[in-house]
Amino acid sequence: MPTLPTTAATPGTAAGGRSRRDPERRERILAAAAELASRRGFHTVGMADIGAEAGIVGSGVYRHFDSKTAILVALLDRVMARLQEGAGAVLAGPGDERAHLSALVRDHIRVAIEDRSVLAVYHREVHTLPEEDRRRLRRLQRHYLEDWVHVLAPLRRDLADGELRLAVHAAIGAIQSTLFFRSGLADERQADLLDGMAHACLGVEPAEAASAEAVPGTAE
Amino acid sequence: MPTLPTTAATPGTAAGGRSRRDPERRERILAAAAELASRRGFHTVGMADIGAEAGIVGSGVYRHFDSKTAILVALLDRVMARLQEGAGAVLAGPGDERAHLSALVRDHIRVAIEDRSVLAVYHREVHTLPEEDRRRLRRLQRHYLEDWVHVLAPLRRDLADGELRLAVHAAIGAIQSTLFFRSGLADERQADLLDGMAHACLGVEPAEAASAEAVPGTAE
DNA sequence: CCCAATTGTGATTTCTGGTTCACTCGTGGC
DNA sequence: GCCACGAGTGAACCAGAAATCACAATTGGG
Repeated sequence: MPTLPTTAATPGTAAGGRSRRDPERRERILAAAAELASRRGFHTVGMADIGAEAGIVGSGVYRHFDSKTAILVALLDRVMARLQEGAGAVLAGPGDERAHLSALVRDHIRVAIEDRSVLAVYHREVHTLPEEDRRRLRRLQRHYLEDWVHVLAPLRRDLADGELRLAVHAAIGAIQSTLFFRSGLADERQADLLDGMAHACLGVEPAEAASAEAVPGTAE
Repeated sequence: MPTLPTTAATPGTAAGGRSRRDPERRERILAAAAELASRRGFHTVGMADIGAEAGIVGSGVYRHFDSKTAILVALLDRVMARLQEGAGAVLAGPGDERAHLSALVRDHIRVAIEDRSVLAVYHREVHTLPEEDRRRLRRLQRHYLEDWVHVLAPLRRDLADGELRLAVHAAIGAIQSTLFFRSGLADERQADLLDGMAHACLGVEPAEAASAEAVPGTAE
């Protein structure tokens, strides 16, 4: 694999060709991998398992992905992309820092709830990736975090740089705690509570929810 | 550690025999495994790596542990034990709920900082364990959490049961966020900040630190 | 000082699981 | 309807790593 523009390592989806049989097999595989990996850990699930969950046999997965880790990479790339898209949209939108920060929190919570399993896998498996992919993802992650820090800084002039970072990590840690256990709570209630606690970590009062409009793509 | 029903699967350290050569080889192995696993993930480190880091060859590790997963289990058992010992000591001590809760927070932070790598490994690898061990550890974890909930409940009458649990998880999540990145902060400062944020998640003002006396074993 | 039990070593074995391959099946375009 | 290519299958392959084993080295005790 020469230049490798990062994500293009997928044989099947290459050209705009006629997709046949189950046209969303690829998605199924990703979903299967995410679900299984979040439950039993990525390395403990075999290609056979993933295939089975996606409705085909183990070796059939190679029609869609070059390798097992390619699946993982695709998965993690996707969540990371979703997170930073969200952040980008928030920061591009209107509002002051308070509003932006609250929107960032809301969006992260949304991802944590909607893409629960994938985010969980991300959190547990980034550091098992091969050097190159790990670096790339970590860089994106750092950028994402920087967005938070950048918005938080003017609101917490009392905190030094490292302290801001710690606060952001803690807030996200609080949010993501929900990835690792099942509260029986309704999504709405859960989101509200997490929102409150994340803000509490950041030491910032939540801005009045600019709600859906601030975060494009929430239309359901 | 008296009877030790679960962990007793260790050939070497069995009888009160004369331990030879390096008498703390076993400890070295555990430390090595914890460090390596926390950095690269448990399944990506080989017995050879662990052995090397502990000063012997890969196969030599089997003199001290029956299997690779036995190492992991020993590791995780140990952290869990340490956590619940701490909690036990706190709850047995004097003070009202506020004091107890704050002491629980403090103790967890202490473990997170002192046993950083092992706790990180716990968080990432519990669910990869074989059924039996996983169940056992999860049960202990549940008990530990129950201690927190039990103390928090009277302080947050406004929260239902599931909500209390969520809050506790979030608080611990905030604390443990420190396991996964390097803030350059001094331990003291870091601990104080985490303390504040954990309390913020719980929605409880930190009790005036009963400090070292409340948590035996802090004497350094 | 030699014995015996234990710890460490290097080579060997075993086995799991990812990957490859030759082949079949289904489908969309001509 | 035929053809070509993408998708799926099952068997075989293979690497890498965990586990085993026979042997050497170390050390405390009689």
